[in-house]
Amino acid sequence: MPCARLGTVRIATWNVNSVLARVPRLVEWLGIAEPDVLCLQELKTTTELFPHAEVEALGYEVAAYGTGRWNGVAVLSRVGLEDVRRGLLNEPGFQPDDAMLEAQEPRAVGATCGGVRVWSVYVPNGREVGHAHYEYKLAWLDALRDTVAEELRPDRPFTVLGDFNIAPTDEDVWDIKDFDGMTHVTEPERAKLAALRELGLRDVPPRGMKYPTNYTYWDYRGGNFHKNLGMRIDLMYATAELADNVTDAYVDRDARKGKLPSDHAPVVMDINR
DNA sequence: ATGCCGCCAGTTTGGCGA
Repeated sequence: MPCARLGTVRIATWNVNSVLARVPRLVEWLGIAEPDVLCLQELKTTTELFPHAEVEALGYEVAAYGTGRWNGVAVLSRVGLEDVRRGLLNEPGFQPDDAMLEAQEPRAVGATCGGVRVWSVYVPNGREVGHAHYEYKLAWLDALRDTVAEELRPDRPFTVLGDFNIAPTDEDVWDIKDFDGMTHVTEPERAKLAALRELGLRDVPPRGMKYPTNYTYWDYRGGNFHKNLGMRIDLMYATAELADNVTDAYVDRDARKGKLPSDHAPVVMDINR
């Protein structure tokens, strides 16, 4: 299908920190922002228990992929949803200390929406530098790179959005001195983002709304949101054709306010097509 | 006031998030 309609397409990403806990806010936000495509992360529920009815009532088709707990991703689209692909090429799993077998986790789902190939990704956290989860994070990002390389076609706009759990630069955290020896800011993690750019993707940086910063995540603890102690870790990577036609990109920090928010804000880009 | 952690599975407390 070519583009479903001419004009602007709005594509967004949001780590909702439990889609079931966030149903009222998700429905509210879809009505306010009216994205054509929304990538979700951290569903914390299963594919079957995703709130399909509530979202479909607003005109969205859903490709959900989750097994519960600390994973789960989805693509919502009101401009068509085709060729759904769950998981990455040669995707590694994670082996907890108390488990015998490594288990693959639902952290990536792709679909074609109105002629744009869209992936929603939830990159592993990493926990601590040197931890097995950190090595898993780096290996998972290699699989993401390989999947992107396989999927890129000259004639197809492509974008991957989600919670990358990496701050691209020192400016993307409130104070780099507080991150000495921590995950999310290390050179090996940032090199994996560079590998995506080397494939031809570009970071589409959003504008902030209240402050010069464009953070997308603020820890629930310590009043971090109110002090603007945040991080930009939810990223939008797009092919040059798309990135060149972005008319606006922003962090909807209003969605981080109020009762029972996610700890992440939605990130939005408008693309002229 | 945006207003000081929340979610899930289940040892209804503890692990995880980042």
